[in-house]
Amino acid sequence: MENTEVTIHDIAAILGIDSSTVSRALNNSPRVAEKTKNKILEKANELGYQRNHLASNLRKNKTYTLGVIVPRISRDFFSSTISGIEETAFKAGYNVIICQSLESLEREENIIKTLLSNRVDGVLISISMETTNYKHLEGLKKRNIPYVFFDRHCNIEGNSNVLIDDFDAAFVATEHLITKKSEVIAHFSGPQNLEIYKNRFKGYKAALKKYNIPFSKELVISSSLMESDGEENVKKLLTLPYKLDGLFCANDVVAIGAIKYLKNIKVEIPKDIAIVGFSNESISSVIDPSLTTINQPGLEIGITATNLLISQIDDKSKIITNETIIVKTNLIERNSSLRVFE
Amino acid sequence: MENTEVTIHDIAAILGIDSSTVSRALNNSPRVAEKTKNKILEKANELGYQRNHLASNLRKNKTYTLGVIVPRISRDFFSSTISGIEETAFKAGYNVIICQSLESLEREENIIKTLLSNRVDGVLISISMETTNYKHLEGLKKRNIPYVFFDRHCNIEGNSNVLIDDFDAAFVATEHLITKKSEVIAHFSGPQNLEIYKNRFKGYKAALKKYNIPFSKELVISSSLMESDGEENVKKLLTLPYKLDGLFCANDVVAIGAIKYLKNIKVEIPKDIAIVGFSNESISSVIDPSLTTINQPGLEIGITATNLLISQIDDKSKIITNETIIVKTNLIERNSSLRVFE
DNA sequence: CTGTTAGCGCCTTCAA
DNA sequence: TTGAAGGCGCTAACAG
Repeated sequence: MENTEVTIHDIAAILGIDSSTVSRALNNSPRVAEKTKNKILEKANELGYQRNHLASNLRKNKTYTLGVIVPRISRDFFSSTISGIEETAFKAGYNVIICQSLESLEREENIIKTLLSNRVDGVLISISMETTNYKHLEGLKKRNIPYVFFDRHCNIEGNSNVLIDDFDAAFVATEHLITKKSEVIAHFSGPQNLEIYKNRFKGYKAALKKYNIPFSKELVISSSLMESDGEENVKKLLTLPYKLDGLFCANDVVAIGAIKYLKNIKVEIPKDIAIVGFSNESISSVIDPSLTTINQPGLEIGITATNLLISQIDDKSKIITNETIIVKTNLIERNSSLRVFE
Repeated sequence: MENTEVTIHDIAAILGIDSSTVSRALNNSPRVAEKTKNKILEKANELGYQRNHLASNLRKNKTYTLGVIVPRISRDFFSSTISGIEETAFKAGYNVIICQSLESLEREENIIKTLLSNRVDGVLISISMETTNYKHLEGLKKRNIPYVFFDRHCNIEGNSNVLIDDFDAAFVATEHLITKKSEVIAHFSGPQNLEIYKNRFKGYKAALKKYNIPFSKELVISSSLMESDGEENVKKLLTLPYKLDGLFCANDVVAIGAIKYLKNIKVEIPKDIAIVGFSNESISSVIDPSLTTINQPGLEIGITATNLLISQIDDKSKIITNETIIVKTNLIERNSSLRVFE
């Protein structure tokens, strides 16, 4: 009762032919007579045969499995991305092992080892907050296993990336505030070892510069992307001797924390708040109708990254082509009737 | 350069011993001399050996892989659950193959086949909206592969489930509205072939009954859980000759759609809206401060379900024990200052 | 078109 | 304590 799995040998024995013929038939090889093929498929179906991928993959030295590493699955952006990854991979006949680094470099290193042991054919990765060295990725490179960064990437040569244009998105967001007659605009930033937050910061500064608005270091508050940071950041902000009229928040979770706290203490939302980081338009729009957001298309990023990775797996010569695909974002403006900080 | 993976044979050859000894050492068998074991481990480390799980699993007829089937990964509740599943599985040395049925029975059937081919050791499943027969699960049963339902289960004997108490949650939510002096309470329901929505509906009716409030069929509107349904439902509701003063919505996505639309047409939110289905407290609270929600602890459900499944894998005799674990929910009441429908 | 043979890398008896 | 041998289920030469 335990090990009653049907094998090609069972089918072969019943039909009085060789297992290799059965194998060929099941792989739809042209080198089998149509008649025997039908006979085999029929019998396989009858017996409920299911190919043992373990064995097949071992033999072919390919697993049809992709590794995916994200900081945290339950983050809205990443869950959208994973959704796209899973769907695209599934269609192409790949499975996906999803792992969360939980923002820990150590975990990220262990995950890479696990993925290596599982002989994944490729890896999609969005690095953790702690990741500043990339030694653990060398194992992949050495083994010629392609990997593609999405969103949180490393700014080093020879990698493939699927990103949004963080600089531009931040620039547009900040400019939007400025054209709404905001002059004192705070920026809730993210960890500066992550390129995306560096670039969002740069975009913010560039927009200020364009409109000759002085940049104040104190108005930039970094954090570790927790919701509680939103509250903390607002508290800090309120102690400063500025008359704020705008806020550009580079991360959705922090933004949620901030808005929640603002509502709580009955300080109304600024003239306008621009936020980069909301991937799920449907939720962000409902959170506050006065919110202007940058829509980060998680699904599309997932799909694009997966297709790129699979193309590299299929044709390893593409790995060396260090390619960066930029997925479009768009700024979604909403009615901004609410006032703030004044 | 291609296939440079280090194998136990490589290690054995270098050390002039047999591969079986190496295997034993790497599996920390007591049947190897401490001295040789150290020598082997050292060399393995030096060469960057990574066990080939494919081969190992093929031999052991175990994959250390769990299959997970959810309707849609990007749904907040499911992404939280997956987060818990992944974490628990990872700790126990299991990988997870995550698949989305996208609410399609046909896809669900195909997924089961894929999981069988991948020889998963167990399956966690939350069924699709279309799933009314369970033939496809018989493949698992026949093969003695344990499976655990979470949230969306089947009301049939001999299964293991990890659920919330939907009846009770709905009862409490409706009662909450009633004690807030609501009498005409609408109910946005879900597909009635899913037990959870049946039970939420029952809970709603039971609460009305307890307080001698007449039940009106027209006030119950079912849907297919899309955000657009929220809008549609509200439209339908507004054509009815009732003076509504409460709404119990059994699904978060529908609720979001409803609230969005209400805000849009400037019809204010009811005295209070109770929603069952928000797993992510942090988002739901920020969506509208007047919202009362039932917190569905996705993370905990994921952890609990995974632990249960693994215990069944480790001890197959537990499979027959048809066990249902109820994870606690809690009603989160918020300041309900807003008015509505009046 | 089909069968024979030989592994993929690992683990597990069985002997020594 | 170690080695030898065989096989998990499948596939890919190579013959025939």
